[in-house]
Amino acid sequence: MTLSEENYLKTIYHLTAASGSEVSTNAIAEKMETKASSVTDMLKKLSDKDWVNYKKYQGVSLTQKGLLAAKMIVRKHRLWEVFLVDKLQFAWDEVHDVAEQLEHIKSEQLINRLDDFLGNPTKDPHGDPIPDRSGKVIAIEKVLLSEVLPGQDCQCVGVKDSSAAFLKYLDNNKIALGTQIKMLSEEEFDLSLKIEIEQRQIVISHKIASNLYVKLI
Amino acid sequence: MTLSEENYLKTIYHLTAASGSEVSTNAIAEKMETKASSVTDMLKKLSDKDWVNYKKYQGVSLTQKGLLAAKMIVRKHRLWEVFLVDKLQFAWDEVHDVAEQLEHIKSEQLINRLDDFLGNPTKDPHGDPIPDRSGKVIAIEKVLLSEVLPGQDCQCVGVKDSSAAFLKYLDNNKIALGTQIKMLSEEEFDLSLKIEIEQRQIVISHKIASNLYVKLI
DNA sequence: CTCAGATTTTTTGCTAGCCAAAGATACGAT
DNA sequence: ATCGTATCTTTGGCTAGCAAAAAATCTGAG
Repeated sequence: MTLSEENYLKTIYHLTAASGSEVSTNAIAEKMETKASSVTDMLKKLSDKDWVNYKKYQGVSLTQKGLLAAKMIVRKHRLWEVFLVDKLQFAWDEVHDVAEQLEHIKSEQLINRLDDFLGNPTKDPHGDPIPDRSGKVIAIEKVLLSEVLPGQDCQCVGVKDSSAAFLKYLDNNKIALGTQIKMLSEEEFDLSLKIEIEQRQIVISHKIASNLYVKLI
Repeated sequence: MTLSEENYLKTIYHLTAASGSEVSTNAIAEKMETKASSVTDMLKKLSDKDWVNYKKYQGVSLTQKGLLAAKMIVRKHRLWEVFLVDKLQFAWDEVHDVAEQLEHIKSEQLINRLDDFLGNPTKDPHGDPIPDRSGKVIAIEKVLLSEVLPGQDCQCVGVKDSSAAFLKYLDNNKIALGTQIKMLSEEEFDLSLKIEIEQRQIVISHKIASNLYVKLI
């Protein structure tokens, strides 16, 4: 499988997870910053090789084989992210680009030994689940902070947006995975939220809250 | 720089080190298992970009810029080999193919942090020197075992051939980096050598001895 | 010096991946 | 139902990388 094919499979996997159904040509083109015509080209190739189910004008979905392949790429990406953060002291906003490269290294032995070396982690530095070597993914129950009701206690477990800008904002505000958060109140006008973190009350925008996953406690 | 360009630079570097002078198109083609026509194509590109000095029919050599780039690729290759052996329990005959992939990952931060994580090693698992982050290479004094005189004590410090077959032979005969070897005698007929390793006398062929580097003690 | 053989370069043609433009299809509004 | 628009596919063409074959160049023996 070529590097380009792997990137398409991964993108389709993420878009499918987000939408729950078939993915459109344009959605793929936008996400990959390429043109729809290029996507159509590739979808035909992937379909010929039985990685995806593709019907003209109808969108695309992964086959069983394609789904497993995509999960293995995600597995590699997230394990490398753990390596970078846990072992090489990268910050969680610095790992994405390097992991994008490392995820294409082909060696089952390598990735399984890396998995063991890291202690078989189940989540990456952003809280996303790491598929195990058979492809199984253990999803964690999580809710967007923007949906939590006043008075509720919760704990930060993940981010929806993992851009460096957002992650740096969280660092600056001392919000990390595992941080306890108490929802205090919502401002009706702009949907901003007052929350309490470690005896500290702060106000965060709706945009921030709708990109932060928490679990209720 | 593309993956293909990196592989050419690395090959030219190794061939230059071995021959000491300009490298021929055919020598590169043979080493890379490709055709001379492909090599000529690439040499023109590399020359346009000022990585190599190239004159038609005259062979090729690295520019200052090309030499540094080649050393950085070798640095990455060897550091990843150390990682695979020291941290992931790979055997020294298993690391080459994976390191060939990992050497192309582009991130100066990654490679320098990996270097620190590994304790700034100066040699890879086969005894070859690792260029430091400025490109400096500390060559170790070494001699082929086939050139050692009878009665001489020495210590294994590297291999010339690092194929899996040769490395496995050394494993089977309990020869590793650091192993003490005493040269006993040479058989005139086939140049085979009798040596002593840890109170054990064995006979090795000339071919083996001429692929094993030692330092005299 | 000349020419045969070896080496190197050029030519030609293939595949992968990408894109612009043009044509085909789907779908909502009327 | 059909029209208009948004979306998707096809066509044709581009570049990079690779290789077989032909042409050019070099080299050494005589």
